[in-house]
Amino acid sequence: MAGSVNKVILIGNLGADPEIKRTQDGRPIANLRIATSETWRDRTSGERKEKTEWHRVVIFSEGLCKIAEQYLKKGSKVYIEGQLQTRKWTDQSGVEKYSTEVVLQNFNSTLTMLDGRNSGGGSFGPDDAGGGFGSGSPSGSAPRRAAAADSHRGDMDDDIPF
Amino acid sequence: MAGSVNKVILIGNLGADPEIKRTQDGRPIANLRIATSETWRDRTSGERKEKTEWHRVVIFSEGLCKIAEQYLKKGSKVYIEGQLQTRKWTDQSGVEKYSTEVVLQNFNSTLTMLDGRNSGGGSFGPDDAGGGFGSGSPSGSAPRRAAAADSHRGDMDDDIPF
Amino acid sequence: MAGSVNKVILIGNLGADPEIKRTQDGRPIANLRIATSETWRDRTSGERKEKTEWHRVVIFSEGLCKIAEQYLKKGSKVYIEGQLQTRKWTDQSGVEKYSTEVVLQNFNSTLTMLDGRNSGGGSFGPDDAGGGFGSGSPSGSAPRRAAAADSHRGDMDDDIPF
Amino acid sequence: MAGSVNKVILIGNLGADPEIKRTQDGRPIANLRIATSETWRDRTSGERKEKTEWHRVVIFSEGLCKIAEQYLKKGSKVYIEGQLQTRKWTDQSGVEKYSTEVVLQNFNSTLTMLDGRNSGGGSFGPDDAGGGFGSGSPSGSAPRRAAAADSHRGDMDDDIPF
DNA sequence: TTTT
DNA sequence: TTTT
Repeated sequence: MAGSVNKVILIGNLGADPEIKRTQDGRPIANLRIATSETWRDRTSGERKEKTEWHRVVIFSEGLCKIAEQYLKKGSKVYIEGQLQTRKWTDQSGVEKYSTEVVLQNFNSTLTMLDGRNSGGGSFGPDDAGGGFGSGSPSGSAPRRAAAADSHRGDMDDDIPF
Repeated sequence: MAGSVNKVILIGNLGADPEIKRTQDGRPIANLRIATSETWRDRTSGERKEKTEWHRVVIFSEGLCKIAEQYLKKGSKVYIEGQLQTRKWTDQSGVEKYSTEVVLQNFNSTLTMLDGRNSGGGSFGPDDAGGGFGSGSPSGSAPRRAAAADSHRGDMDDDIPF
Repeated sequence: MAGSVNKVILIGNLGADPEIKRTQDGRPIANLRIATSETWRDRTSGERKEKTEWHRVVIFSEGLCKIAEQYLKKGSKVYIEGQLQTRKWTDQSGVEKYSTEVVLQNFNSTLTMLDGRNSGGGSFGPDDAGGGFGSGSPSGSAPRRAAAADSHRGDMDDDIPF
Repeated sequence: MAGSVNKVILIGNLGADPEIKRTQDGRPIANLRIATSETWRDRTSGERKEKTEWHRVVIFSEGLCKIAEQYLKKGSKVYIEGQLQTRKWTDQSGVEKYSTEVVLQNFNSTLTMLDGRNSGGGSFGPDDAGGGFGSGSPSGSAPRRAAAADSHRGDMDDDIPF
């Protein structure tokens, strides 16, 4: 549709190390599990409450996959900007299932590390290569960004088993 | 968790009129189906492509429910700001299902009409009453906003059948 | 600094037609004036109040400049996503002035028309060419997006007179 | 204007301790200086470049002021969500000046600490009181949020000297 | 399964 | 199921 926006912004921690897979033609896909949570004090009991929400984040950008692989691990705090996408799949017993994921793929996706632990964090767009912070190309670098720009974009509907 | 953010921003059109339900104790819940879509031209074929994504939006705020009921209908264009939430439920055959929804409930939720059709659009926070644009209290109105501030907040985990 | 985010999201109307200028080496720059406003009812007087805020939006992306030139005009409603930037300049009398602008330049910038008036709106990233909606390349189009990717990025600090 | 959005999202570090002032009638106002920066590698020279942007953040919410006062200091990393506002003022020599600030005031404002240093960070809406994390009321707490909800909203245009 |  |  013309004139629409689909944006998700999360700041949370990884519940596990990133899981990197490859499609048959070699493109990487990174899967992250990110927790966000809210805490509040119950009105009546006065108890401290907490509710954690788990998010499935899928990275289709080759550059961001490299960065996820190299710098993120269980516990890492990240800022991510992506879009909502729901996939339909059929499980072993033939039951139709839906999975809603936060996808980092297009030019408006961002992955930013908020930890000081791994060389201090950095901010990346979808096509940044992850050759270390020395040669890597954080957010704003034109040439690297332009390099391959979501070259998998046309495969968005591929039936990728993950 | 401390220091986390869970935010969804959508601009899209309603695929159907809002569906308003009530909990047993009378609190309203509005369900919206919102479509966002992207269009692009295929690299190789040159064809124009379009992909539409459907989002389930659930409004727990009484004020925003009223506004949805009064002003939104099939085709309405809206800006919404809410948060991601995944519910688990069991269908008739006993199969566990998950549904990920964009929830408008807390103080950071917003619903803004982008259509000129219904009195020109307006922007609302979660506790705005919907007594028409004349008496309604668009975004920024302190007193109305403070009135009932998500009084259902503590019921967030209720098992609401919708 | 590593790990930072600088993002502005506006939905508003143009107060005037876009003003397009060119740098000496021919790169286009579009300037937009966008109004956002809030309305509320005064707590005590019950009066309806409105406050309008005017924003200076500057587009350095060649593709988005074309789109602004072709499709936007006074009154157009737009969604824009850019970043805050403050420029220092000296006026004729030698007084130092500062101007804070919302800049659309890098890969995370977006311009989306929310009007039905001009062929119905569309969503664009920074490198979309504006050859009409037929040949234009809305948000998500990989090849066009990759084309020139902010080729002016290195000139960010140029002393552009506008 | 109906149907508008004015939102700024920043993640950055404080360049100095928060500066807390009070209006004549005792309301607190906190001023923060927040730096965001981008780094990139120059296309031609291959040099590593960095550009830092400084933002003026003004907090009108009493609860968020307390939190800023108690938990933020020079170097703190924060996530903030507010809105753009430009003030006009006249300096000592009678010259008209403009200052654009990110204002945290209304129900859609958020302040989240992203440091582990000060008791681990937390997320707050505009009306959270800052009586320590034990009694404080992080994002989502209905009763505290409802307490005074931007009771200074009507004074938005006060001529506050800061 | 994270984090505080 | 929307919208263009």
